[in-house]
Amino acid sequence: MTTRQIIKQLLERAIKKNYGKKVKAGVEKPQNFFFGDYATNVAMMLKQDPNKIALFLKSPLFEKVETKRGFINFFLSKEYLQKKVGQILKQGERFGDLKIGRGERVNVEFVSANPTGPLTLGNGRGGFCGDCLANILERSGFKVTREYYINDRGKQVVQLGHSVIGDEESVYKGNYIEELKGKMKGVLVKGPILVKVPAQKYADRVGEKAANIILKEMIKPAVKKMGIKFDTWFSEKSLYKKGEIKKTLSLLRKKKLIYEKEGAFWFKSIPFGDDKDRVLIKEDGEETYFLSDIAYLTDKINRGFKKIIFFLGADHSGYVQRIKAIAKALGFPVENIDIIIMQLVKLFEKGKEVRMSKRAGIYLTIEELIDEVGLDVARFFFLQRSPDSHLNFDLDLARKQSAKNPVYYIQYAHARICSILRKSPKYKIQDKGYKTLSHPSELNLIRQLIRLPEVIEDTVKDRQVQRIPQYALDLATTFHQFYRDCKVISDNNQSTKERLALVLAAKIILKNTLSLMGISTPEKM
RNA sequence: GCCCCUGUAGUUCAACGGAUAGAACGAGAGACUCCUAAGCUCUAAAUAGAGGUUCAAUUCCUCUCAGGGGUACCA
Repeated sequence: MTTRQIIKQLLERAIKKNYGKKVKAGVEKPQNFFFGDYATNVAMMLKQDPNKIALFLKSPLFEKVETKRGFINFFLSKEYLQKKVGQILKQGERFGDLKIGRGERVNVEFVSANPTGPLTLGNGRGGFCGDCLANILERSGFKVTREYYINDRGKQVVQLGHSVIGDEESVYKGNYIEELKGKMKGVLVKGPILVKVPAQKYADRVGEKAANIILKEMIKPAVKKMGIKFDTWFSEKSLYKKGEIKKTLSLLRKKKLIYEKEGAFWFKSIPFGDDKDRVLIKEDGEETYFLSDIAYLTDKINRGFKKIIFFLGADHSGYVQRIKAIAKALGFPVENIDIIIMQLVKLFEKGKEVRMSKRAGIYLTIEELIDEVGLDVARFFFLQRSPDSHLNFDLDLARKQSAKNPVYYIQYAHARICSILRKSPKYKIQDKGYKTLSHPSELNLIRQLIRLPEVIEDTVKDRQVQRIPQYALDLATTFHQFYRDCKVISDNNQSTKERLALVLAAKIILKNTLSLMGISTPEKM
């Protein structure tokens, strides 16, 4: 249990016992250390005298409990903090793990870029955030599947085909199209007749082939470079091959959710909260992506996921209502669907906006960015920002500032620890004692260390991943201050021993935090 | 038109309805006889505007202004 949870429990029990009221007490870390390690506003909420409530809260956990302006402020005792060092060492990389997921299966879908071109900065943003959230969920006791949905059929594939053929219906531009032309020369030379398909199917066929190449040779390597491992690459086309589309149609018919109008088949999505009904099969007989989406969500549900999370770009914000409408129609609890909209990344060059477009062939790929600034910097850069922020990205600036990226500040703390450990005499690390750890900077460091599980807990609840880099920065600052104030290796045997234990604990937490973000932990810098 | 998101130091971003609005970069100043100076310490600098709800508003509501996205028998 986290320290915060323990305090919460103490508080809630005391209130129930003395006031006969069941409350959910809010316990938070105050912005200013002056107000203690944790604080609650519960007295104000209950309109009770905080001093009176404070009297009920006697525990060896606290050095003191104060009240100020209606708040109750908790100051953790030295003994409690010292004890925590041993606990961190004992739990090692499991420290910070929570059990709130209870083994529940979660599907996290992210990136899912169309296989019509390279992954862009926007895909990178969603990719890093999705991956980080997946890490966090895993450490919170969920069983996570990372999934990439490949839209490998439909209109954009045909358009890709035209682009590779280079006819007048060509849409996509860019170097990669030229490369594809080279790679597919064999197919292109033969033309529609020799490939033995009707002319109108030819672009489709070329597009499918091109999409495969893009997926295999551009997207998958880029994803690998991003440090992401998907458990499932789910093909839209496979829904057709497996007959899932037909099944979905008959299911919807059975539920009387389909009607015909103007030669097309429509899904009645308005009753489920959508703005308008949606077309499933167009007048020309072509199935829409929306039909696939229904089959796809059905498939996810059938695979046994209890929670389904999507990371989508803001250009897909219109999807939210539709996905929820599908879930409702399928009888899946909407509250277990979580759609995180990432606002778009705007590219700036020399202070001027460059409008990115795969169609126009203007874009910056995520691979190019990683090549320029490195993976750790790229990950940290995107993870720091709230999904809601409209991100302005200036490559020149990023390049210039990458050497000063705060991620190095954090990694530097880790490298410093490793350096100390390399120089340190060998002690057997004990998991008890630590009575000499009492310098304010030592205790502050412990205070910071034990926050990790709380940060993870908050992030699981609201999916605001930017909390993690923020915490990592705070942690590194606290460590650097400790480093300034407390020399670890000294003539004092006992102090050296205990400080080494503390440093080791800090290393564990730093590493756990950085690995949540998928950022490396160098031993030397 | 309707729907979603945003507006916070010079810049890029933080802040479950809470206390003195935090960082980083940039600007200015300082400290090393000592485990890595990619570090430490200090200074200046911000909630777009107007109302409202609340004991308490950057946060919630309404309006204004300024941006981004969506609103297809495209994906």
